Amino acid sequence: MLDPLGEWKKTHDCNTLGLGHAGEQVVLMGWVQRRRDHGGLIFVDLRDREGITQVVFDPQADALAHERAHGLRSEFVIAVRGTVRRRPEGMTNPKLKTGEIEVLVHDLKILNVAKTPPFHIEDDTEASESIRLKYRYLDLRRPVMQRNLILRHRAAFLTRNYFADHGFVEVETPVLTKSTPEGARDYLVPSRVNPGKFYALPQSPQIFKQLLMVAGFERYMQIVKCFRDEDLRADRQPEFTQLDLEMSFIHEEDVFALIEGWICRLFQELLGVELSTPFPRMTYADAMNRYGTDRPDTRFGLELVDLTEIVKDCDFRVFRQAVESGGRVKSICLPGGSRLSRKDLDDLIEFVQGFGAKGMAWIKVQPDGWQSPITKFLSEGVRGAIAEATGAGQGDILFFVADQPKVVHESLGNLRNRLARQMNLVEDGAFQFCWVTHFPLLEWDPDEKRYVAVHHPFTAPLEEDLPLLDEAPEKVRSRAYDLVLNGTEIGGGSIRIHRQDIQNKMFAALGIGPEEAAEKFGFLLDALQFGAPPHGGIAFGFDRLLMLMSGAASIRDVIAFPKTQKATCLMSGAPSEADINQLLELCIRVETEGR
RNA sequence: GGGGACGUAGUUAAGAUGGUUAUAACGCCGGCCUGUCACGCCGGAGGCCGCCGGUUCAAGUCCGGUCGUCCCCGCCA
Repeated sequence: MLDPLGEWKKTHDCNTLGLGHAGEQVVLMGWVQRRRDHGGLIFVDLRDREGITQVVFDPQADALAHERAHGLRSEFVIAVRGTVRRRPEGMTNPKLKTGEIEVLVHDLKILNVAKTPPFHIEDDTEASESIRLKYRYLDLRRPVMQRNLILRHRAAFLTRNYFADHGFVEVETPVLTKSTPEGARDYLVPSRVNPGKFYALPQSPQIFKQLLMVAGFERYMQIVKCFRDEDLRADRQPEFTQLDLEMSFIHEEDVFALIEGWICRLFQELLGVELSTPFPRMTYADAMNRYGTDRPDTRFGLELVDLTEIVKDCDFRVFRQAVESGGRVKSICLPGGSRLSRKDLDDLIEFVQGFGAKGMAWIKVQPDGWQSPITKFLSEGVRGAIAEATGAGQGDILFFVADQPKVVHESLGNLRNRLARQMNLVEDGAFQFCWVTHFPLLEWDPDEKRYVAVHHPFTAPLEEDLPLLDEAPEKVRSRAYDLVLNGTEIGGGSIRIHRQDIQNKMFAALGIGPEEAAEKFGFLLDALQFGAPPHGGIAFGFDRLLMLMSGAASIRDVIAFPKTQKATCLMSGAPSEADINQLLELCIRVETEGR
C-alpha cells in the first residue's frame, strides 16, 4: 500500500512552478491539502513548506495513478512525477501563486497515510487554542505558523550577524546556576550529587554578562532562554528568549545608537518597513505625567493634562479633597467623544474603577454649552482654564480622575489605551518606538517595609543623584532605560555599577546586609575588586518583539511549543509527577497535603 | 491569591420558561460525477452534553464542588 521513496528526488518546491516550466518533467513531494474527486479527473492541492501546487490525476495520463488517487485523504504524504502544463483557458486560480499551471501526474507514490486530522490545516482555522496546542505538530503545519517561525529564524540569524559585525562575541552562560534574591520566582533543579541542594534556572544571565565584562570581553551577546516561575499572560511564558547584550566603556547613547541600528535592519530586511532614527526619548517622569505609564503607546495622542493647580480651589469637593490629601487631578480629552452614550460612559467608569479610581467625572462640549454633572461646581474662570489647558473643542469629551498619583496614572493611562482601541485611533501597521530613560532607582515596598530595586540591584544611579541615596532614596534616578514599541516594553537595560563601594551602598539601601550580599553575590562583589570596566547593556524580549513584528495576538504564536496559562504543555503533558526512584535518588519527598 | 468568559458529535457552534428521539455547519464513511480549486449531487455513521455530587417524577438546562482553556488584576528586579 505504501511506497518507498526509492531514488526519487524532489525537483521543485510547491511555490516555484509557473508558465516558464510548461512541458517540464518534475517531482513534487508534500502533503495532501485537499482532494477534489470528479470521478474522472481528480485534483489534489499538494502542500509543502513553500506553497501549494495543483496536481491532476487523469486516467488517460496514467490509469493506475488515477485509481490510487481515489484513496488519497487529507494530510497523506505523497510524491508525484508529472508534467507541468498550462491550465486550460479560464481555469487559472489567481489565489494561488502557481495558479496558472498544474502538474499532470504520470506516477504517484503514497509515502505515508494520515489519520483524519482534528482540524483542517489552513490559516483561518476554527480550532480552539487548546486543540491546536494538543496537536501542535499539526498546528505548526499551518502556513501562518510556519511564516512566524521562519520570521523568527531570520530575525535570530540577522541579529547574530548584526552584532558579530559590531564586534560582539556570543558566549553561552550556564542554565544550571544559582538562585538570586529579588525578582521573579526561580525554577529549581535538584542536584543528585549534592543532596538537598538546588540549582536555579536563570531569570536572565545578568550577573554572568557583567562578569564577562570584568573578564575583558568588552562586547558580549547571546540569544538565550530565561525562566521565571510567575503567572502567565498573553505576552508572558515561563520560559522565554532574550537577546541579551553587554558592552564595556560605553554610555547610554552608545547603547541607543547600536540598538536603533539593529531594529532598523530587522524591520527593513524582514518587514520592508523603514524606520527613522533616532527614536524619540522620554524621561520616566515625562512618560508618567503625559501617558500615565512607563510604556507609553505613542501611536496616538490623548495625552493626560494635569489640572491640579486649576481645580484645587473649585467647589467640586471630590477634586478639592483629592488635592488636599496630596493627590492630583488629571484629564484626557477625547476628540469627538461627546457622542458617547450614557451606557458607554458607565462602561468607561467601571473600567477605571478596576484600576482603583473611585469614580470618573466627564464633561461633554456641546453646541449649547458644557453638559456634565459637575459643571455647576466650576466657575467661569475655572472652565476657561480647563478648556485652554486641555484644548477641548466642540464635540469633544473630557474625562477626569482625581486621586493619588498612582491611581490617576493607572486609570487614565489604561483608559487612554482603551479609548484609542475603541475609537479606532490606532493606525494599522504603525510602529512607534520610544526610549524611556531616568527610571527611579528604588521604590518603597510597603509589604517588605524596605526599598527594592526598580530595575535590578546592579543598576547605576545617576551620578548627580548619588548624594540622595542616603537622605531620599526614592528620589534617586537611575541610568536605566527601556525601549517601548506601540505601548509594549520590548527591551530594558542600564549602565551598571562597576565600583564595589557603590555596589555596597546599593545593597545597604536595599537592606541587604553584608553577609547576605556576600552569600548571594560574593563572586560579583569579588569580581568588582579586580578591575571591572565601566559597562552597561540591555536585554530584549525576543518572543515579544517577534509577536509585534508578525502581528500575532499572543506570544504563543511565535513559540513552537508554548505552555498554557497554567504553565503546562498540552502536547507532552509536562509537568508530570516524578518517578519515586528519581525522587529517592534526589532525596526529595513530595508533600502536597494541605495545599 | 482574586475577578471575568467558556466547556454539547472529529471540529466550531445552537439548544427560552427543567419535559420524552439533543440540532446545524464543516469534517468523516459509502455511492455518482472529466475542469475543480470552500467542487457538486445522493445516502449514512458519529454524543459519558468536561467530571463528581445535590434538588426534582424528570437535569445539557437549576444548585454546590471539581478539572481544563482563555482574558485581566496581583505577581513578572
